[in-house]
Amino acid sequence: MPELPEVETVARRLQSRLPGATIADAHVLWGRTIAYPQPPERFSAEISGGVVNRVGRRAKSVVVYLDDGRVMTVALRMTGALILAASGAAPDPHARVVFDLADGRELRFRDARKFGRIGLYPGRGRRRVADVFARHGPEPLAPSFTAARLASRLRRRSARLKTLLLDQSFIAGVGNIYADEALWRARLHPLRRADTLTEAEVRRLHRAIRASLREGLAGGGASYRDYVDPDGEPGLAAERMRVYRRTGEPCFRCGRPIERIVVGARATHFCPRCQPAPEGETA
DNA sequence: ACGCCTACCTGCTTGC
DNA sequence: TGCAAGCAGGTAGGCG
Repeated sequence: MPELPEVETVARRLQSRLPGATIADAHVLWGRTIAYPQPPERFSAEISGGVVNRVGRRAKSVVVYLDDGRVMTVALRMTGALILAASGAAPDPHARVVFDLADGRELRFRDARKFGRIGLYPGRGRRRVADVFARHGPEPLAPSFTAARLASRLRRRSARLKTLLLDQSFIAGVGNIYADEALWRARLHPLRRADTLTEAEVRRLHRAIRASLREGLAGGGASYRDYVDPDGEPGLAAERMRVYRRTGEPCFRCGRPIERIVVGARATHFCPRCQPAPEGETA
């Protein structure tokens, strides 16, 4: 599932190939993909003629900055993918929005499960793009995301670590895969309460979050089923996971079988020896 | 603030 | 082999 490393990989690859391109037309094949503006025909009309200036990322969204200051956001959610296809490439049954570029290429938004959302916003004024991300927490790979900052945020919360790591208003970009990986690296149980962490544990968690995301990024993202980059290539990071989807397999640190529990309706993988259960928890 | 639920969706996997 | 149930999980919104 696309999380920060996957979305960042997509954004970087698009940044190397999209700036300067003119979006000649857009075909919306599944209307609900368009979050704003409505109706979708208006989106098509407004994006047409736009010229790509830069492609970046915020949280788990690909952000396309146009020359005129407007901004298109693409939230991939579960199965979304942005694919650059040559003109005349075979049609994709899961394409939800197709952007015709003036140079003949196509930028396709493919999304089997239709959870993905695309928006087109002014850079300033009403409905500006900043509002879209106003509720998101800090970017974990930004230099400003320090251990001290994480500590002060954790101190004020009593929720379980796993739940908090998935909360985009707490930290932006971490999803189920990297949450489990970060907690294993930090040797912290997913059910630990945030406000019970010692200073040393917070520092471990801070390093672990960043290391897990960086490793995912170095591998070009983790592909399990749907994730591919704009060239349709899968990433390599899934092969380096320490706990995610390794239920029953030996822990890389101590050899104990990895366990799977459900936290907040999400599959959660951890090592019962390296990540000791908090007081009062029998797991 | 927090946990828990439902809805949104489809396709792959599992079990009978 | 066929078919149905289970599962995957990011996010919004509602309730207590």
